[in-house]
Amino acid sequence: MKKKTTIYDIAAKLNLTAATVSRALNDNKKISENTRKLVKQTALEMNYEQNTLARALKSGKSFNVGVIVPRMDSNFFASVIRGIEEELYPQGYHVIICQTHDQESLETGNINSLLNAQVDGVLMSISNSKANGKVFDSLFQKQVPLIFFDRKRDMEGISSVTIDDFDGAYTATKHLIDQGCKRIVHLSNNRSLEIFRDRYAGYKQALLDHGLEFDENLVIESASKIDEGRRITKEFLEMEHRPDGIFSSSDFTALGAIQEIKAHGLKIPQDICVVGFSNEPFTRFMDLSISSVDQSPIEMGRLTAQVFLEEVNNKKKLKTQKKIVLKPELVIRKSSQR
Amino acid sequence: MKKKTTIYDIAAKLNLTAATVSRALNDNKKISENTRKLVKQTALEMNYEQNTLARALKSGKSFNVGVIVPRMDSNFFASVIRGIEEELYPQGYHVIICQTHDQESLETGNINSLLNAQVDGVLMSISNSKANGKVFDSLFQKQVPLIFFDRKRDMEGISSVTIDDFDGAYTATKHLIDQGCKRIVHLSNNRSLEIFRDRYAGYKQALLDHGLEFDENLVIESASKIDEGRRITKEFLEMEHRPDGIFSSSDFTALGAIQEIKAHGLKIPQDICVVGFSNEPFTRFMDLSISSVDQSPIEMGRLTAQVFLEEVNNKKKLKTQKKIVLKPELVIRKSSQR
DNA sequence: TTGTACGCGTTATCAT
DNA sequence: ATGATAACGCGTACAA
Repeated sequence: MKKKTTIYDIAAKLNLTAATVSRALNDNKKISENTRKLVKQTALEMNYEQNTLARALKSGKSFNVGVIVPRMDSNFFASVIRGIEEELYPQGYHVIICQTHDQESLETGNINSLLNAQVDGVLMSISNSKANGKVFDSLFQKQVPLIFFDRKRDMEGISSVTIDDFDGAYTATKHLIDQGCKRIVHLSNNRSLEIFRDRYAGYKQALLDHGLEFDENLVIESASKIDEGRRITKEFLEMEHRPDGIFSSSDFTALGAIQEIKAHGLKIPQDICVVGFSNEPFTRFMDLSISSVDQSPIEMGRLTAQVFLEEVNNKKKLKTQKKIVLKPELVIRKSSQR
Repeated sequence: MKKKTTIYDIAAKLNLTAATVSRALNDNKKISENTRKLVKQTALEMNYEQNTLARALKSGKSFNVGVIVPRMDSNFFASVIRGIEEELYPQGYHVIICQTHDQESLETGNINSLLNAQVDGVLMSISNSKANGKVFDSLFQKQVPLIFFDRKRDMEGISSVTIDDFDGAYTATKHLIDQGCKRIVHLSNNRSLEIFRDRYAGYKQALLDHGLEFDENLVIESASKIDEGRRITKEFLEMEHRPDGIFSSSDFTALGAIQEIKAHGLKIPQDICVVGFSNEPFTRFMDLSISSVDQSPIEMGRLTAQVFLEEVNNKKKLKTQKKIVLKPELVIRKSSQR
């Protein structure tokens, strides 16, 4: 049982030709019912398994797709990937996961790497839109479908699956206003990314729509890290007019903010209300559970995969660019419920 | 720029033969320095890129390795994978990640899937050792290197990278004893897995070595989930002699235990000390930070990858089975420091 | 040092 | 309905 059995082996055994066997196995119409059954039967007996590599070489399809995320040890991305897998595995695809760790060089490197592995498509969440578009050109030229999820860049002809970040931010901010907050800080993030620009815009609009003053000084940008949340919060807690609400575009900075607020001896939600973004699991199981905006990541993954499948199966037709936008859901917990 | 350029194209352009081009590109010794440079130069100009699939078909190597984990949205596994990637990417390998979600059927399915994708090796952390070994047989027959990390099964000739779970458990339990705990509960997990058997054994030995009674009733087995931790803890909090220490083989059950203890109005660490296992990030950033045993996951990943590389490069020689055991480190935090 | 010729396992295009 | 043959792109033993 050392060598794998090929279609030649089974052809020899049946006094047939490899071509016939191939056809029978692939349910070609022009093959007799008899031989089809016979072939499939003996294929089973001989433990035949299709050589993916050979098929790939012949067809130009590798049945691998690349997924690029900033990192995968966040529940959000891990869940998106899970959704993608659920949709793709049954179709015989495999998923190659790459992480960029928010480094532009890795982003470029990963795409080239995947291209080199001859993936049939790339599903990605970009880390940085300042990156020049050259990398995407190579995907374009090779006709490799590219689909963005969550963190996209607006590109002609490229599909994407995102959530309505504006709406999520607007709802969260309005919720804070409803709780009586008058001076609401926004912990933002790299606004070269659409999602953070949109959350910023939603926050701003909610303030304006409800007669609150918008103050640029109450918006602070940082990385999505606990420590950053602490550092920033420390600053504005020492302001003259102390804020009484925080809308953070990240659960991690929200957590940092909460820690710092407590360290200052202030009460949540009595003194300050806090809402985060992403609905990471820990927001639920903290003693002081954290309100957050859920992004239905599994659904997002599934949809992304579906869009990919459509594109890859329609290659002949015109590329139908699709922009799917999901509706986020605010989950209200202790950190903002007075 | 539609078709990819092949070695034939560049051979034609230079009035050479594809074979020569192939050799030049692969730095074959028996090629003149001139043509080597010339070939490489024009290859660059013509945007040549090697067809991985063809090379794979010819050489039998796909330069893909499969990594199978129970789940990847735990920091531990995500970090191990990161370590693996750091080691493997520079060598031109890609990583295909599969999750079993602790389901045996998925474990089998994933292996077959990976085999079908013709991976050059499988690095895995098993979810369940009751599974029959048939799946592994197919790996064996196909000479595909298999390496276990963290959750292994003892198999002849198979290498593994693990931590010394006995030691970790022993140290953690001794720490609890040092804090004055007299009646220590062990929240265990599926003991068909070595790691949980070893942690159990380490706990037991620590008790015996320090003159404490070992009571089987204080050991409870459950899944690594917060809710399970709560449920179990509720039970023993109502015991006659209430325990005053908990050593949990999972950070998640430890967290559940802590929640339940607080719900009962008891104080940590005054009334009960708690130590978890894995050093998940949340153990550090909880208000009541949780003591835990660190498993240096990135290091574990790197070592696993290294062992794989050794095996795959030594195929001719005898398989040198390697069992690497890392030393865990107890991180003491508020939940157990009196 | 370079060319020739073949095989890797499939599938597609001719025939028959 | 089935067979013969070529082709996918690369690497390599053998020849020259």
